Amino acid sequence: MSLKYVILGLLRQRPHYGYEIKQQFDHSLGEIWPVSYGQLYPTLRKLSVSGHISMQTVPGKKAIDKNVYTLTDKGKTDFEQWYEKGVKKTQISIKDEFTLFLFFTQDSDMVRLLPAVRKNHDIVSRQEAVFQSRLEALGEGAPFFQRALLKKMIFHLEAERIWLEEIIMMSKRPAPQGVQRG
Amino acid sequence: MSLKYVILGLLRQRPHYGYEIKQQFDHSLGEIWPVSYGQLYPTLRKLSVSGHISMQTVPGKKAIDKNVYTLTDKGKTDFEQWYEKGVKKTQISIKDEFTLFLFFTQDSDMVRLLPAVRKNHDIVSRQEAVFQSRLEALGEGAPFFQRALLKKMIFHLEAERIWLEEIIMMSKRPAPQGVQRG
DNA sequence: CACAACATGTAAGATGTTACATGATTGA
DNA sequence: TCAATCATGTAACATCTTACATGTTGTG
Repeated sequence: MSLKYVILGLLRQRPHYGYEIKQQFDHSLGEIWPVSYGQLYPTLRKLSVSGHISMQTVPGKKAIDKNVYTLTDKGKTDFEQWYEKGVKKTQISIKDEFTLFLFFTQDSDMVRLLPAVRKNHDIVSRQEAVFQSRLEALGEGAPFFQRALLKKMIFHLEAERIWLEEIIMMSKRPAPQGVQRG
Repeated sequence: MSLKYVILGLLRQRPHYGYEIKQQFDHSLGEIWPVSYGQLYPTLRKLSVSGHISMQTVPGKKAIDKNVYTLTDKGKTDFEQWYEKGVKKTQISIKDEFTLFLFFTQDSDMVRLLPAVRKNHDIVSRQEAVFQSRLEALGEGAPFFQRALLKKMIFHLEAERIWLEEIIMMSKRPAPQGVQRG
């Protein structure tokens, strides 16, 4: 359960309320790690019960009160132990419907792939451009991780884009490596 | 639920038993889409109950009988509708503990990252080489999707490797873009 | 004799999505 | 007035992992 550490990590900076955690998320890690309220609120509850965070209710801007969560000593220790332990693994997961679709497409059927490939190519290209301009917009003083996260996204989007371009090439001619018999 | 379509798609070729489906998986899609028995068997059961597949028991090589599953008309139709509908999306997910670790690493702390970065770099490089040689080992007659899946893995592993190399570079000098004040 | 391969499965829990429910306030 | 933003949550379901349980056969 790493959502736990995401939350503890955010709360290390300062107390946050739920809605705000989601905002923070969506604007930083969120591109990479989407979180829904349906997951966030129950997790905050659990971390409260386990004593990793404590809750104070303060009036919200509108009607409903905010529940502000503060990191406790226990939470702090837990986070730091997680962080100290280090040796984290990257794992690239390429598990999507398109890949599955591709897996079940026969050579003779390759043309049917093209509309989906083109559509995905558009989406990926546009996303890549967005991240690229965000990277360029970063000042020199921008924190290391911000730059690094954007780069990571850009590199993988680029990989995906180039791959899709290759699929288009491959689907135009039957034998990918040139020379054909006959 | 796409494990459903993975199974239906495999059974289109010929009947399979559970253990065999897992084998097939591990040797093709498996690099990309790991499946555990804990997920596979219950899903086969569900698809039997819903009438997408039917089960016949045949003696196994050793002691326990095999349960061979065959695609029914319903299953076939369902798969084909899924396939016809097309417009599948790629989605790259970059949600791993290392990235989270990075997210919580301060600029001043960057050096602490290096051992993990190097370790991951080794792993990723080695994986990349394995897939590369598998790609080269493919004959010219190899099906389109096999080549494409391997390429996809290779491209993303390469993206990851280059990214890790950049992290190493970035962590050696504070300002990434050259000119420093002072 | 121990261990890998063959072959089935269950149970518990972690993780994540989607839709629903509530209700005030602000701005177009 | 209508949609968006603020702010909380629940419930149902889907997905996936891990550990356990069972038992034979072949191989070193």
